[in-house]
Amino acid sequence: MADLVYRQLLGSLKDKILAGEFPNMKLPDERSLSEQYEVSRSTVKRALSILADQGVVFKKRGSGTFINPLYLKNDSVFHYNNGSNLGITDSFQMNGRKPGIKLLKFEVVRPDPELKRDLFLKNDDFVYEIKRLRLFDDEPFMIETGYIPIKIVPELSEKIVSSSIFNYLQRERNQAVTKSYLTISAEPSTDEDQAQLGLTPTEPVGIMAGVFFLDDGTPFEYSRMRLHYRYMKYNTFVTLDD
Amino acid sequence: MADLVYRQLLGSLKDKILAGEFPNMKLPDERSLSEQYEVSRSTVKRALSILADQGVVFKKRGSGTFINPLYLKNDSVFHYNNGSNLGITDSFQMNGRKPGIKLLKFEVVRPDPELKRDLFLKNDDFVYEIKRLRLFDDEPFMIETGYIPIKIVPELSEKIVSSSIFNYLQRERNQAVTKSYLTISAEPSTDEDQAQLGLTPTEPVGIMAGVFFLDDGTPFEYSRMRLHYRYMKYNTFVTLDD
DNA sequence: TAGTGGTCTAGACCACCGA
DNA sequence: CGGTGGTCTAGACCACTAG
Repeated sequence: MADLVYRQLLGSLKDKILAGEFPNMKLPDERSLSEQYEVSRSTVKRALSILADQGVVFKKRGSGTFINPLYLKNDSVFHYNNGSNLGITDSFQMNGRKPGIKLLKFEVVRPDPELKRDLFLKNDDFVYEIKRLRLFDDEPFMIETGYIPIKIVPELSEKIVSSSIFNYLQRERNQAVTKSYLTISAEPSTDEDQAQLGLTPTEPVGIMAGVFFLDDGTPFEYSRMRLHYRYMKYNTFVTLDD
Repeated sequence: MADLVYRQLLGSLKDKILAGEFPNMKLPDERSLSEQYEVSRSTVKRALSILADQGVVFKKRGSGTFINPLYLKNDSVFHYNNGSNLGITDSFQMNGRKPGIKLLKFEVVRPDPELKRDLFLKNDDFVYEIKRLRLFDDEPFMIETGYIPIKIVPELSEKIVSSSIFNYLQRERNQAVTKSYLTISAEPSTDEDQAQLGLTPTEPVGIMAGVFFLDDGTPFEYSRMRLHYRYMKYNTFVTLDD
């Protein structure tokens, strides 16, 4: 995975940037990098484009490629680890707190039409419905309801489901969950939210809902997360042209 | 801008997807598209990659390229127009509603240390503080407080500020705002939120705060937006590997 | 004008999927 | 096995920036 040429270059450049090896905030030009690393310019462009998408650098035609000074400050609660991304909880900043899971529900159900479409299911496919309360140091912060096609992981058990499913997949099947399409919103808290997450009636929940995909593109899980509002902080770098 | 080959292809494919011209949720393979559109496969890959980055499609090696069903039911309020992105309001879905602005405050103030850092200001730089209520068809949906260095647009006036600043920049100076770092969160509504946005005490606001950059990378504005919670729906497609 | 990033082509080879 | 997307190369030409 990481032996791909553009990945190596990506990593090398990121390391050098973080190590402060470009004190003038400017990277070498693409043709020089192509020579230095002995790769084609296209591959250099690929690596640089990814860095630009990540907001690490920005490119100015006719001038060069520059480091984005703002890249350093990152206080997002929802973030991504490099490489070994295992499990949703790993996508949340933990600050040394111990993540926990309390299983609320574990059933096999028939998916409704919408879910069927979202997960590309056939007529007679069934899904697990998994409802879990997630905690940091015994403090609940999220109610998560997930739907996973049984045909993808027919061996799922209460035991597996009581810890990280993503971890399990990575460990046992060497399949990583690497993509997700999420909708972020907020709502007033329901009675259940208030009870489970320790909220007052005026305190809201943040909502993140959407589909997680396996590395190969297979839609793997539809998940609906209701977060204690103080735990929902999502950072995003956006480029506003298509 | 839009006469680039990969942009045309991108637009064409997006149109066809939205028009439902791929009822089996599968696009033609890359080599076929390359022939049909008489462009190289690399260009096809480029267009498809962008679609994949946007979460419109996902690709499965060995199988094909498939349409993301969640994209078709895209009801995001915050989204981006192709090409002519002008102004924040243009980034919100309007559905034929007329956007309006009510100016609440327009001052020149001394930035606090944090703001100074976020906008890369020097010690004696001042900023405009612009507080505006934004409406759809006379219905308020967002309280926006923005901070803009006076040195960037010393000619700012109440008149300009009462409509779209981004529009003004584009029109008068041909400078586009194309990038932003935003943090998305939620909070209980304050008394002011409730009064201005017509919320009950149990209804929250969505918060989007961060920096907007000019095309050349100059940090242009720090903005804090408090949205009526029903208007905050943010779609995001994430890849969890670096 | 020289240097930079942007676009595009043509083609090679690899890795994965499903019949 | 044939078909698919993934990676990479080599090189051409364009568009913008700066001195």
